[in-house]
Amino acid sequence: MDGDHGQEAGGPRVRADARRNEDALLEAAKAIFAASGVDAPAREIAARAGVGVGTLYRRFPSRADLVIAVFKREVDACTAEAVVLASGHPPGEALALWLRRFTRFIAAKRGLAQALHSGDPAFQALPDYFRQNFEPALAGLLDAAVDVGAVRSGIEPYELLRAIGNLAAIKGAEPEGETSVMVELLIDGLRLSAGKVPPAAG
Amino acid sequence: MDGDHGQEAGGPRVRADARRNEDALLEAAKAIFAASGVDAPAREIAARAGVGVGTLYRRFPSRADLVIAVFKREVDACTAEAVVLASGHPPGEALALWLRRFTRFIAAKRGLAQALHSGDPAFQALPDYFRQNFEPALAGLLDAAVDVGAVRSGIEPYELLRAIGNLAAIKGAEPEGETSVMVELLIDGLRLSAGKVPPAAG
DNA sequence: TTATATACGGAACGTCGTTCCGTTTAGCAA
DNA sequence: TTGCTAAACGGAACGACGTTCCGTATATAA
Repeated sequence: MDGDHGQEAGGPRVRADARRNEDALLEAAKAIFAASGVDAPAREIAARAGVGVGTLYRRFPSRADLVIAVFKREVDACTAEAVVLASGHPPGEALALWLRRFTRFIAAKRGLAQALHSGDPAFQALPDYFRQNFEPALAGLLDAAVDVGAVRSGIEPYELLRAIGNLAAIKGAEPEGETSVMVELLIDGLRLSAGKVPPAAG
Repeated sequence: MDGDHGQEAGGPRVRADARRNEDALLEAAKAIFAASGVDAPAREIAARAGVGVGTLYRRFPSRADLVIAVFKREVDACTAEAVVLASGHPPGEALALWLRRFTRFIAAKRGLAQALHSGDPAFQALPDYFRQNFEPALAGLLDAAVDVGAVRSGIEPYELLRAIGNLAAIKGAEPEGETSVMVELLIDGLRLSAGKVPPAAG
């Protein structure tokens, strides 16, 4: 998705331990950002990753670098799952499963919202990255589900993304509580099963 | 405006040096907030005020306490000036002078905007304080100017406040530059002098 | 003037971001 | 396997900062 990460082309350009550590750093940062926000101490992230702070700063010179890398990595993981789900479930089910997965993605991003709106120009590209990856991913699932008659047509992928985003981002609501109930309502509302008709036709 | 500050009623309740220091602290914080934002180091503020950090923390235990106190103090100073100007100038002139004064107030508050929108509940009362003080102050000047025919009628004080606020708060614009030019246009637009007619009638 | 509550100042402590460099090690070649 | 070298590591060290604490100074009342 990005350029090469120094693995496939030619001889080993990046040492294996370096890549392992980068991975551990991103994993640790993801967990700690979710738990304590994006301002969590650098030492804490390095410790959880099992590396020294020097390694953290060498790989991610600024806090924004790390935040952006974590964000993109999770976006990529979430969109990749759309493909997996689509190939292992009926379209309607795949769509529902992925929307729940997306809900978890949003719920884990609470700490990020503040950084996004902080005015730091380093984060300007993130909303675009968000949309350019999620919109096609959802569109694929949605189209497939519409094709087999599992959900109604006429839903704009981006509007659905925003709707769930707004539901899941409600401050103070815990991920497993009311939020997911609301999202389930939304998912149910998409369905076009026997015995259900669009509200307008009632 | 607040409760008593321990001066007028009964015997001296607060030591004179304490009040002097509080004043110096607020004055120093005002200058440093304007220059470096509301996250400026506590030591720097204390040093400029000529007191120790202990004194700063005794008087303003949290950063929000200091920010709020500075904000209210400046609001009070700006509204008080409305009265002074009204009693020393013709109504139309008093209005123009005060609007320029208000523009300077807003321009000095750039650092505050971020704190205001930080979600800290300590700042929730500030927008109300802003409006409840500025709106009557401007309304008085405006009414007087309308009465003598210096400016057109039908202007809502709060909308004018917001208009200037939006002009003066444009990021990157220096207080003495384009911003004041735009505000002057606005002030001119208010005037109802011979030879000018409202745009709609042209 | 003296007593005392009040307020002051700044050293001290812990946390954090960031840098720097001596040490370790992955990858390659012989 | 062994040695070599460049890459990468790790964590001590430094400075800035928030915050606390208490010995000292002083404003005020008697």
